[in-house]
Formats: sequence, C-alpha cells, structure tokens
Amino acid sequence: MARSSTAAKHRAENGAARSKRDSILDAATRVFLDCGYGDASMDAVAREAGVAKQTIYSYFDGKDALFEAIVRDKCDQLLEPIAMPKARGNDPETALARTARRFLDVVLAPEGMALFRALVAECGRFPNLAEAFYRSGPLLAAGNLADYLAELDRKKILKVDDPLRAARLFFALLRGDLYIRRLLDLDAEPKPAEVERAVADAVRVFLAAHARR
Amino acid sequence: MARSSTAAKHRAENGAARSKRDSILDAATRVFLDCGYGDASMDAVAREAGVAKQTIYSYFDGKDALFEAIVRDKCDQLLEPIAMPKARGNDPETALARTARRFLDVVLAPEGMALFRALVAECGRFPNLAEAFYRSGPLLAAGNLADYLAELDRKKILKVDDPLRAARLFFALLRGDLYIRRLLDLDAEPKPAEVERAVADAVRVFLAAHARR
DNA sequence: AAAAAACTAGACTGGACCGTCTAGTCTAAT
DNA sequence: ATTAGACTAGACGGTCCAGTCTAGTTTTTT
Repeated sequence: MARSSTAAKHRAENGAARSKRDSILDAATRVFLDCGYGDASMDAVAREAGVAKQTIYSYFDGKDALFEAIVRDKCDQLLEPIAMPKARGNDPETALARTARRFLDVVLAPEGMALFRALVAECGRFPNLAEAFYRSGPLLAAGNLADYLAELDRKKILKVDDPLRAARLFFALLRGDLYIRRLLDLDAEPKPAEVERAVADAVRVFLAAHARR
Repeated sequence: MARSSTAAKHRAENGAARSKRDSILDAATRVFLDCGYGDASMDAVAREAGVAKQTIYSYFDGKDALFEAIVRDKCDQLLEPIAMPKARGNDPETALARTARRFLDVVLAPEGMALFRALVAECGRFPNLAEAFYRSGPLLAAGNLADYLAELDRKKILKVDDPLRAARLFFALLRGDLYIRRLLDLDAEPKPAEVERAVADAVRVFLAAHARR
C-alpha cells in the first residue's frame, strides 16, 4: 500500500510526465467543453491529445475522473481573477464597475459559458462538482463583494442592510438578459462596448437602490 | 402526395388517436426532462407510455422530432401564464409584484427548470429550439412588461428611459442567485416565503432605480 | 362477417463507445 | 548493452441504443 503503484509513479512531478498529463488535460478540456460529457469520447480525447488511449487510463481512472479533473482545473483557473482582492481605494462607482467588468469578462467568455453549460447538463451525475463550482465561483465573488459593501455601509457611504444578499443581487443584475442568451448560445461573446453598457446599467441601478438618505 | 400516408392518417384528430399521441408525448416529456436528451432512450419512452416502440415511430419521425415536439409543447403550456395580460389597474408596486410572482412560479418550478436545463444542454444540437424558447418565454415576458413600463413613464409615475432594457433588468433581478442555484440543482423548489422575499427585493430595487425625481 | 388499418411484443441490425488487452517501440537508468 | 517502465497503435469484448422488421393480435371500417 505504501509502495507507489505504476499509475502513481509517473504522476510524480518530473517535467516530462507533467507535460504529458497536462496535454491530456488540455485536450480533454477542449473535447468535453465542446461536446459535453455525453458526446465526448475517450478516443476523441486521445486523438486530440496525440496520445494513446491507454495512456489516458494510466493517468486517470476513467471518463468520470477525467471530467472531474478538467472541471476542477478550469474552475481554479477561470475563477482566479474573481477571487482577487478588489481595489478599494476608489469611489464605490469605480470599484463596483471594476469588479463587475472582471466578473463579466470571465463569466461571458466562451470557456466560462462552456464550463457552466457542462455543469448544468451534468449536475445530476456530478452533484459535488456543481456544488464546488458554485462555492468557488458565484459564492466566493458574492462573499468578497459583500465584505466591501459592509465596509461602505460602516463608513456611511452606502446603505446596505444585508451585504451578502445585496452582493448577490448585484451579480444577478450584472448577468441580466445576456447570460440567458449566452447560455442558450443565442449570442456570441459580447463586444467590450456591450459589456461596458451592462456594467454601467448594473452599477447605476445598484447605487440608486443603496444610496444614503 | 395528396393522399394521406399511413403515418398521417391516424394523426387526424379522432379522439382515440389524439389520446394515444398525447400519452406518448406525456411519457416522452417525463423521460426527456428527467434524463436529458442523451440519456433518454426510446425504449424507456415506449415503456413509460405503455406503447410499442413502433407506435412511437408511426407518430413521430424519430428521437429528434419527438424531442422537438415535447419541447414546443411544454413551451406553449408553461409560458401561457407569462403571456397573460397583466392586471394594470393597481399601483406599480402591486402590478410588478404580481408579474414577478407569476414569472418565478413558472420558471423556478421543477418542470420549468428541467425544460431550461434540457435546452441549455442541447442548444448546440437544436439551436432553433433554444431560439423559440427564448422568444416565447423571456422575450415575450420582457416585451409585455416593457409595454406597461412605457405606460407608467408616459403617465409620469416612473422614469423609464428604455422600457425593454428596464424590463429585462427587472427579470434578471428577479432570477437573482436562486436561478443559478436551481440550474445547478443545488436547491429544491423554493418555498412561497422565499419566492415572496425575492419578489419584494426585486420590486424594491427596481422602483428605487426608476423613481421619479 | 370480412377486410383493412392500428397496435403489440420482441427480435434484429448497425453503429458508437468504454475500458481492456496485446504486441511492439522508445527512453532512461544501471 | 541490458533491462524496466512508459508509450503507441490498434484490436477486441461487452454494453447500450436508434431505428427496422416480423408475426401475430386487436380495433375499426365497410
């Protein structure tokens, strides 16, 4: 048991093995996010990665495990910018807009949409993945914003009774109609000007709702 | 050509045929919305409908056509309450709340969620279905509300510069975080009290943003 | 009653795909 | 140079499923 298995041995972080594992992971990400879990085939992943199918099974336990790996990986790397501490030196309007922009850029990008679509489609099969995504994504973002809103409330700059609830509303406002349309693949990735407009709308409405006085 | 084929003949609306076609449609709805398009099998539909598989193929051209049929059917029947003309006699707050409640009741219900999930999962395969859903659902609802908002603006009760845009924002506000969580199947259908709270929040924020002066 | 059409149950075809296995090649360490 | 482990290419077994076909039964029509 303490002895490393064949499968585990090359999982050690010698550069060569790392890069092979990574190329599998990259290919799998493309295939899974393109086709969805059901229509993605292990043969396609192997072909895309330029690797024999057996090699995939030596790094991952099976299709499920591979899917889990690519989802957790994409979660970490996609949601990194969202988790970043906010620049709070500015006035609320600027700070909110900056947070909003960062959020939309990640969330409306093709990769973000594909990840979310895959999770929605497979949430019955992988409930823990859906939960993990939500916690490290929307929930984290709302939590961070809530902290900032609480601070603004303490400083009497805004009136925010329930910061977490307000933060969630802000992100909902931000997603707006665009998110639905993107989910259904009715729109391509929005141009910067459209993002900017969505940001401005959300910030304006939010500030109106939480103005002091 | 003018002569009716065997397949078309029993599609005429004699009561018996109608009821058989309907029981297939009902069963297919359950199976497709439960399992999703990919994991739903025609055998399961036949079993669920208490019908031979061949009978399904005499009423529908194949799996795709059956899926299309059940989606269009569910769209029509789910979104009927949303398309209803609004009671506009009341003050804006009451009217908005009523519209909001009706929307959330339909959209957050298990059937509404399952339909949307299926469409999100299959929007690549059935882009026209996604489009049809959006137009007869979210877009119709927003259009109706926009008309009402324009009226309120004309009467100087609210200030609404872009009614359609405002209506979309209202529904986005309404979906809030709940919708994301429901999509990922992290929450069960919300209790009336939760719906009421979401409605109140959305109405409050919306009115604050569009108050006169 | 007889003929036609609808329906049933189940077998069957063809194809996709997961995961395993085989046989042989390449690479790195001893 | 030899040997062990990683890798490749492809075949293969087993399963599942869409859609077709057959043979027999029930319902409807005439």
